[in-house]
Amino acid sequence: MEDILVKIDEYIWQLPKNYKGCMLVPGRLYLNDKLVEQLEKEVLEQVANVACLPGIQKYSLAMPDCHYGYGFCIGGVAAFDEEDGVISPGGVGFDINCGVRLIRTNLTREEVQPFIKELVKTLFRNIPSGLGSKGKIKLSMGEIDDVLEEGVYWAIKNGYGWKKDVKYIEENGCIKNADASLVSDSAKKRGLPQLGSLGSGNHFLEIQYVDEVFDDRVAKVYGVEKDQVLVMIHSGSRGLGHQICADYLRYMEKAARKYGIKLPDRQLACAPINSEEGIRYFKAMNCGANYAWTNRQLITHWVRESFEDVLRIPAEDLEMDIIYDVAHNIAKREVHKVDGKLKRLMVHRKGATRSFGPGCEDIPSKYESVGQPIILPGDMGSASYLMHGTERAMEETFGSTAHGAGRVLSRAKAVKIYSSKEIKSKLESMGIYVMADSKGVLAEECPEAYKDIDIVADIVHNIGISMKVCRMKPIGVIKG
DNA sequence: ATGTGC
Repeated sequence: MEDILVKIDEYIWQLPKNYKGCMLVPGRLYLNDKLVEQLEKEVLEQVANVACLPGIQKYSLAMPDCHYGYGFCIGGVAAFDEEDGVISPGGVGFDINCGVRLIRTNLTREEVQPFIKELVKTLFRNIPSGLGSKGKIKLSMGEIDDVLEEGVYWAIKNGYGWKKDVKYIEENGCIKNADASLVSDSAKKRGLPQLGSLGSGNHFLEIQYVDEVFDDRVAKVYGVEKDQVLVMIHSGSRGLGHQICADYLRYMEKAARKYGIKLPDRQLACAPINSEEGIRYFKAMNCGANYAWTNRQLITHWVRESFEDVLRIPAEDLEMDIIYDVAHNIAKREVHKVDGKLKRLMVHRKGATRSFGPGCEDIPSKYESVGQPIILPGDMGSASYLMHGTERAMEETFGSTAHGAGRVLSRAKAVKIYSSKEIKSKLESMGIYVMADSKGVLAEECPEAYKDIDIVADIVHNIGISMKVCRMKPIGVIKG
């Protein structure tokens, strides 16, 4: 790999434009020396392929947690000019608005620890999880259209959460330009029973405590301190987003042919941003995004109820405000500086998190002085990070950073090496109480299957595209 | 990630 990539800086590697004839811009990968050695050849190809798509700006980017994905690598960021660029479902991913929400409590680790087993059991009972899991909400086809277009406002209106919640969600939990008439009935039918469910795979709910604070000033602004208990929710748009992606991939293959777009890989099917096809996908994808935010909102509501029940705290005494909620699979219209000029772009983040710095629009006013919060979940045995957005990210990565640990072992390989039983008892010996819906998921998601989150956080911190605020460790985990 | 396939 080192003979292809050019080292620009300690953690910045360039994939030259001449690597592939069709590349319009170079690739840029943010990795340390060890991750460069381990880099999959397929990821390099995917970074190069994305660099061939019309209208791409500056670089085809890959974050330190990058790994092989559908068309675009996971951990990939690509921005396309609205005038002559494309939008691609493969650049968003199947799980539209897969993302993470972090909730703070006014409880310490010592206060929660005695209740941890009961708390995890109660959360497990109250929040449906697992493959094909169904929520507790009874929705009609008419109502799901409201969810897709109103997002979290629908949830609040129906009693799931607090009015102020929307202030601390990317896009206020309701992205504009969502048109439910562009989502197929089959996608809606899949989404109907699943609203308010965790899902499976790497989706989880964790009770964590703040293990170490790196930046007191920013931690104070975000309302976190050492030993405080936080709750992290990692979930997405379930079968609905998956179906939207599948529907539009087929549609985009035809569109790519119609507009004469040469695809280095069929999985990069796309259409011009302002074509009918491009706009339709954008409006359908936004529905998937609103569904995912609503999904995390309903889960939040049941998390609050569960804490009140188990800890026997009256609702008015329990503070469980949202710190922030980030999307890490999405394409967004944003304005960024390119060669000194402001340009309207479609920024694709697939397994990458927005990292808007201080003073940026679209971040909560409370956080304006320090930049937006970024949530970086690790694997269940280690840690997660809360970081903040930076000016450097605005200049370097279209305001983007990593999204988590990223896999190093495939699910199949992980299951061959480890058993769920041994993982559960190992975690318990570390003081982490785990409940999982399916038998195999703990082995699939074992700590050894992931990159070291400390290293991913160190790399993005050292490059300066997001900065460490604090590290959290899990004490209770729920897995799909 | 996913009613784990075209």
